Amino acid sequence: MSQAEIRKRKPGAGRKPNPIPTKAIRLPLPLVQKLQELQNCQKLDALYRVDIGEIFAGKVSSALRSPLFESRVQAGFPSPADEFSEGTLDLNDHLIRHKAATFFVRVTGDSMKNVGIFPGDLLIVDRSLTPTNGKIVIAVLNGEMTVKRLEKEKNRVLLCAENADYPDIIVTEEDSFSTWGVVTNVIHSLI
Amino acid sequence: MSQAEIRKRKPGAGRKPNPIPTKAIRLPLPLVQKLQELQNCQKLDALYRVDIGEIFAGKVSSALRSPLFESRVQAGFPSPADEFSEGTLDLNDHLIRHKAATFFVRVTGDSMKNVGIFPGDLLIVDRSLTPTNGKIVIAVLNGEMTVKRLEKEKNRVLLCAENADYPDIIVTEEDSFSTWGVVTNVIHSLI
DNA sequence: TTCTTTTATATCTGTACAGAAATTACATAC
DNA sequence: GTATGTAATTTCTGTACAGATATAAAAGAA
Repeated sequence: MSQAEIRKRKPGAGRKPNPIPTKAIRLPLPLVQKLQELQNCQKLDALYRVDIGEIFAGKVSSALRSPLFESRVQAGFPSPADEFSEGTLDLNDHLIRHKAATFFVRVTGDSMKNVGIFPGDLLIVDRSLTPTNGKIVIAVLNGEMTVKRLEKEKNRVLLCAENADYPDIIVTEEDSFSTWGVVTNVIHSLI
Repeated sequence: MSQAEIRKRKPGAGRKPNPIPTKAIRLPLPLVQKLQELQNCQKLDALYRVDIGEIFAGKVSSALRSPLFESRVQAGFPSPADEFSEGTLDLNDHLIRHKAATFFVRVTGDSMKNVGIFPGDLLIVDRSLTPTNGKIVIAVLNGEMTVKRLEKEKNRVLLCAENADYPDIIVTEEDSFSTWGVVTNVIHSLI
């Protein structure tokens, strides 16, 4: 065998570069452990690719109750507002069923405007609910976090937008896909 | 100098161990950059003290407001990381500015669906805000309570629906008319 | 004395590097 | 032909380690 043959016999061989490069850094041990747990769940990449906005944790406390008018306000033609039974309502109690499993996400994009989810809205997400067919879920598809309606067909899974301008997404075997929780409420600011 | 003296002349000297040990790990570069930004803001430790991992995993930490980092949240540049570092969100605090002046009402009818107000939604209404032009208000017209957009023209007042199927209402001199407050938020349930 | 500088430790920390993993080409068997 | 195994090649990745940093004792200065 000639020198040249020995030197370059398999051009193009070799491990392919990672799509996302990595870097070794030193971090506090507790944080390292948490990050590694997320890595095990394949949820780490969603951390830095959030197209959805910031994530909050919910603190449930301060029994601040405001009056609730149980009678309904007509958004249609006005009708006699007869019975108003006054009560009080704590928003935390009312909106958060599973305190330990609930988190908040802020929305960007208008792909769900038909169900009343607009950019800037705050979503209340319950992780303890099972993402059944038709539910609005927080999904992580190939590292991208989005809010979509989950459609489970017999052979495939769809992530459907609620806006004609956006196509439905078909989840294939090759995709990395998981759900983070079911959206229970949308808080939309009008100010 | 004797061997023993050379070997141990300053017992107790040496750098003290870190209160929180660290570990070198390899992470995706974009995440590394995000973490380093937080580190520059001295907000990194808040990440794991607040159980941020659980937040990402979808759980809510129960109000871990340590006075330590509340003092650190001093006047800096406002950034999403601020909300991060607290890691908690109280819906009452977040949604109710004037506690004594706020009440809730529930919606029927879909005349306001274009602004994301659907039947069954819960409205948060602040009575202390002045119902200026263009605001969504709770209005009482001839004893009937409705939610509409307020349009003040020079000679007349309109109550406008946000749905093409509904006509605008012109408030005349003969009508008994008052507003009860300005709608600040809509809470829309998806379950 | 008291303060400052030097020296000896002890631990921390960024990163270079050895070995692991991934990928292609080639050889061999059937 | 094609399936399987082996070698070559390239990049990735955990971690060991050299140098940086922090600390306390000892020495020196005032």
